[in-house]
Amino acid sequence: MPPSRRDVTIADVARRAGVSRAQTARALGGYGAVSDAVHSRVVAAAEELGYRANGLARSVSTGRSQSVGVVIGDVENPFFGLSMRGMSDTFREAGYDVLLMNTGESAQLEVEAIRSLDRKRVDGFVVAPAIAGAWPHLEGLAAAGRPLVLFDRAVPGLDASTVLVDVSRASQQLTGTLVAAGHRRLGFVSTLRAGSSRWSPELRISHTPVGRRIDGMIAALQEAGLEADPETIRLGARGADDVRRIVRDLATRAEPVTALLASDSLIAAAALEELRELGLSVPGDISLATFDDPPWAGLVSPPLTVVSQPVLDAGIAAARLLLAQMRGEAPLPPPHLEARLLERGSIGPAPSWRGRDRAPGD
Amino acid sequence: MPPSRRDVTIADVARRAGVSRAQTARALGGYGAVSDAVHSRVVAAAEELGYRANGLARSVSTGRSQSVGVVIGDVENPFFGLSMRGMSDTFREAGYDVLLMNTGESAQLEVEAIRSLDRKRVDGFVVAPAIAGAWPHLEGLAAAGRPLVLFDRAVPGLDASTVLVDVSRASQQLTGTLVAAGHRRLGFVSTLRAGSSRWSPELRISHTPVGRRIDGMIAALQEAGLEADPETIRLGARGADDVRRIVRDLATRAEPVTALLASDSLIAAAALEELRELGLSVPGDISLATFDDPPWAGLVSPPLTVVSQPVLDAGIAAARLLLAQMRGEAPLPPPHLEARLLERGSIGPAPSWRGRDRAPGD
DNA sequence: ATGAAAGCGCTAACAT
DNA sequence: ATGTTAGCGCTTTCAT
Repeated sequence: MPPSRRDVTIADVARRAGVSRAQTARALGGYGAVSDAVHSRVVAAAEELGYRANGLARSVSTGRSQSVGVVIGDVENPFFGLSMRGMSDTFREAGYDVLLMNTGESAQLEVEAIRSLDRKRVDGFVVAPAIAGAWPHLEGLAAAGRPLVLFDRAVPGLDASTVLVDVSRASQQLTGTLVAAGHRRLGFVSTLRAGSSRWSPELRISHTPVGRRIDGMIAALQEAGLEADPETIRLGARGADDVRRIVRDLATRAEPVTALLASDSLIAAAALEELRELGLSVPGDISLATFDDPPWAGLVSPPLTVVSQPVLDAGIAAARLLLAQMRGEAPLPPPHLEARLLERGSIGPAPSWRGRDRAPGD
Repeated sequence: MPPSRRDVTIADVARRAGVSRAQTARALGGYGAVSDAVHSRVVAAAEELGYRANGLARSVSTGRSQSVGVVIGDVENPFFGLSMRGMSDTFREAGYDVLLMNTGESAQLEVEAIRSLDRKRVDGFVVAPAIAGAWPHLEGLAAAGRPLVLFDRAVPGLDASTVLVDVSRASQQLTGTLVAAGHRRLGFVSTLRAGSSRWSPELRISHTPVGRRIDGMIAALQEAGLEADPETIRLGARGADDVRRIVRDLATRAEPVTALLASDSLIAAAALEELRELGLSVPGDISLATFDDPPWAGLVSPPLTVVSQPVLDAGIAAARLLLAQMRGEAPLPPPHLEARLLERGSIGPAPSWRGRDRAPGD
């Protein structure tokens, strides 16, 4: 089968059309100047031969791959799913394809993913860094001048445009509401990997949304003259079962938390499930709120109070920022995306009768 | 800035290491035979120069891109989100990156996506065809001998391995349960595009899971001596608002349906929301069930009866089938993935007092 | 084990 | 407008 194995190349088309390879490339590639006559001859020849352009070869020549790399922690998470849609659609409209790298929030996989993308000469990167602490791989990208947009998580000291949803106000409202309702022991559950399963100030994660949420929580407590217990602020949960284990601990320890904040909707679902299994009523025995507002949040009982984020817009914004960079345009100003608190029914007054069996310290 | 703009190439490394380009390529690429001495000299030189391999150039040479294309309808849908994770992880472990194409269930975008992937010389395709009816683009791929796995939706007459979850038994159980509970008018809502918003046998979609679910429903009705009303079997819903509109129509028409089947979890969420807004109680006024079992299905009230599918496994299986094809191995047997019915609380007896204002025809 | 040289399929610079 | 000739950065014979 002679005409089967090898690809039909521009040279083949050129021969058939009776013009030079260069002219054929111009006709097919839609660049340069080419007469109508030649154009149609070439197109016809290409058609007859079943020519398929080789984008890789083109990229080697031009130095542009028309692909971007998107590195995220978990496609399964609705937060990333929805933002991926925003990015993917925006990039496609601009003529770029998306190489999706799912790291499972693993630092090592993230490093490898970026290396692989760089080898494939993607024209730009969108990265939601999994790790909080050290980012030589990202600094390397920036230093090499590669277009880079940070998504959902900032990297301090790195000069890269970043798309962040501003949750400070909503977050503060949320904790304010909780404190006003009498809650004194708040729990927080997140998947963020920061080297420890318990929060502490030394982790220096204030630049991440998760960190900010925690800071907001602590601040609200302090305003009320209260102190946060790091033991109840949990990081690095892996998967639903781990979340449930953590929730169980927080809700049944000697001094159980009276309110629980889930850092994303997957966590909230697992938490709700575990609380049910423990026989705890929400918000009677324990209050629950979550960041992110999936379609089902209002449908569970009780309907979940959430901090709703413009996730789709965030994805679109990230793509736009990167496109501007890749085009060498002036860096777009980071969008202002603000989260808002949606009070539904999962927050109630703190149960005063629980964990009151010891003398208050102050 | 002389050393800045142009990439460091193998030639540069070769010069520095004092060996030929060929040998350098071998040392760096890990193929061929190369002495330890040369190897370390080359690696050192590469390190010093900050050499980054150019995967595109390599691909042009080898004819393999180490990338696969995945074409799906909607990343936002948890079904695809979870299966994407399975695919993505499996491909990564095998050394392949994933180009993700989100078509928004548009036929045209699907065709373009596949063309774009083919230009980029992906080594294989996983496609969840958006359209039901004609597949020249897929037949073209198969005819050209390109590795192809169909995901979640089959294409009749196409010789390509296909990953399908077998829902027949669960589906039959489901409709059996409904009929036994006295339901006579069943509604079905799906996003499948088949050229019409109402189902009819001429659509010939029995090869798709959606089609099979519908067929199962009709069969169960027939067994009970009943006939399905095509007016209540809706296809091509676009987005939550459209779903709600359809649900409203089905639930409030002259002869309202007494049970509703949602073809995925996103549809179920929108339906539940609409039913609530209509003031209809589930399952008191209307029963509801859905395909797919997202983490929240058991948490809404009432807990949703679902047909649960092994989605992650389906993704993994698709990747494995494609890997085997790409390696030129014997085609793997398609996996047997079976859905199961999880009865929770959203199905109840048909309300006998509604829509009974006319004389029964038989 | 190593090197010279040809080749992958395309674009780009320079002619004419 | 068209053709010629060099590239792009890598792999792959084929010698030695």
